[in-house]
Amino acid sequence: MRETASAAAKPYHHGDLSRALVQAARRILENEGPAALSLRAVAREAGVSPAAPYHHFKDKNELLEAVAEEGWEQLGAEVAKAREAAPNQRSALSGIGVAYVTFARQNPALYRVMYDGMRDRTEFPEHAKDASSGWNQVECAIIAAGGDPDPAELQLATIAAWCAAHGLAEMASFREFDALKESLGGEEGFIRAILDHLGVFVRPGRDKQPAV
Amino acid sequence: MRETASAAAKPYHHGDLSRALVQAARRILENEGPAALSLRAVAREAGVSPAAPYHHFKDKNELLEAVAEEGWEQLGAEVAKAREAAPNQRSALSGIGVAYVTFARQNPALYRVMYDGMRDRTEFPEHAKDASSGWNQVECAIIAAGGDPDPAELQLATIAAWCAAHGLAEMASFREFDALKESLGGEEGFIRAILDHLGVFVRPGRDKQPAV
DNA sequence: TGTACATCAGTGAACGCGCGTTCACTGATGTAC
DNA sequence: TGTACATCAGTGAACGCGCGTTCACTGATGTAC
Repeated sequence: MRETASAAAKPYHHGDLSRALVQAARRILENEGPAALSLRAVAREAGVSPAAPYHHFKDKNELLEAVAEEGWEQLGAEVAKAREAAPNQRSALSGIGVAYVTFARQNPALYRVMYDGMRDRTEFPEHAKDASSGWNQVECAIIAAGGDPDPAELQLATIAAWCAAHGLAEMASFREFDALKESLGGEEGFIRAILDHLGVFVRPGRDKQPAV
Repeated sequence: MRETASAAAKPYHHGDLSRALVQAARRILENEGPAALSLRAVAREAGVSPAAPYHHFKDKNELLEAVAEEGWEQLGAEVAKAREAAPNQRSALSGIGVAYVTFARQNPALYRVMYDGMRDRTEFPEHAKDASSGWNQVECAIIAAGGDPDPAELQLATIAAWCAAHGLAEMASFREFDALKESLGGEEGFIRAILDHLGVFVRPGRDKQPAV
């Protein structure tokens, strides 16, 4: 029951409390879920008094936003990794979709905080405009896949892809689908099959044929 | 500042408090949003003491479930209406999709309560198994559209359709899409375009062609 | 038809709780001279 | 190199709040005889 060495050596000033708070928040999310994520709990988890966070964040909401933003950054990084790993530009979109849904499935509580932040807004969050954002990368991948869409088509295709991935991220957890997953070669096969079915990822250019 | 006639005539026993509480909850959701939905607030809104709900619901969660269930029933009814209004079975799926997303867009706080209830579960809720449930109706519509899918294909197509609709329901609120909506003939045109792009609703049988 | 009594569906006061936030404070750090 | 002092980043106690839930109660209702 002794203190750990690091706790014993704990200095009065933390040094990087801002970052530590975000990490503490993520630990709570992972271990106890979104309902347990109070400012006080985060301070407790970080080993600091309940007032300390106020030197780094205006209020609870600002801390939550920082947590969400880190989540979006990480998602963007996962998407980038998937893009780079894709054997060709046509399959890049498919890989992005799988990476997106996999991230959401592996960090369900964090994903919920990320999306709760969006549900309260009518404006797209700032980070979505970064070049490294998931949103931007989907747009780039659609362009690279060669559909040569005009701006409206591009936006529509991006929204559609995003809807498919987000919808699946929130639907993939049900046990009723276990047998189907099994038959499709596991979680990833399942994700891929649904996204393929929804078409956006594998056939980005299909709307370019003249209608009728 | 007098009491209304109905309040003056208010009897000691309510008569149908169970239903009244659910309606009160929905009023709160509509006017103040999901964050304001406490048991006490519901009792207050229904004009009853904070202890009264406990004669009808085991705890807060049971009341919330009742609210969500009413939402799912109403969604099922909207979907049924859309199915009946469809000129033919091929377009029925398209109509269902629009009805689903429109319902979610018109009852955003209720939709959130409905889905929050699902996010906490790994089993599909009971009501989804009812014949009148939205889920079941999507399955029926896919079958009726003539794809003649085997059970696995049917489940996959239903999940895909559901993901598309749910994803869009949560994405359609951003102002950044206003210009695109305008160009597509308003909210409904936008919904239809995204769902069309995702393919499930307009071309349910497309996977039946032999591959390669 | 009347009456005794069980049951049902309310009341309102109280419980403890954890929360977000504020406050006066203090220890540590950095900088000007 | 030392020293005075401003600033930064913590502490811990306290604030009021609304919450979910429980409790002993009481008024209204329904039923057996």
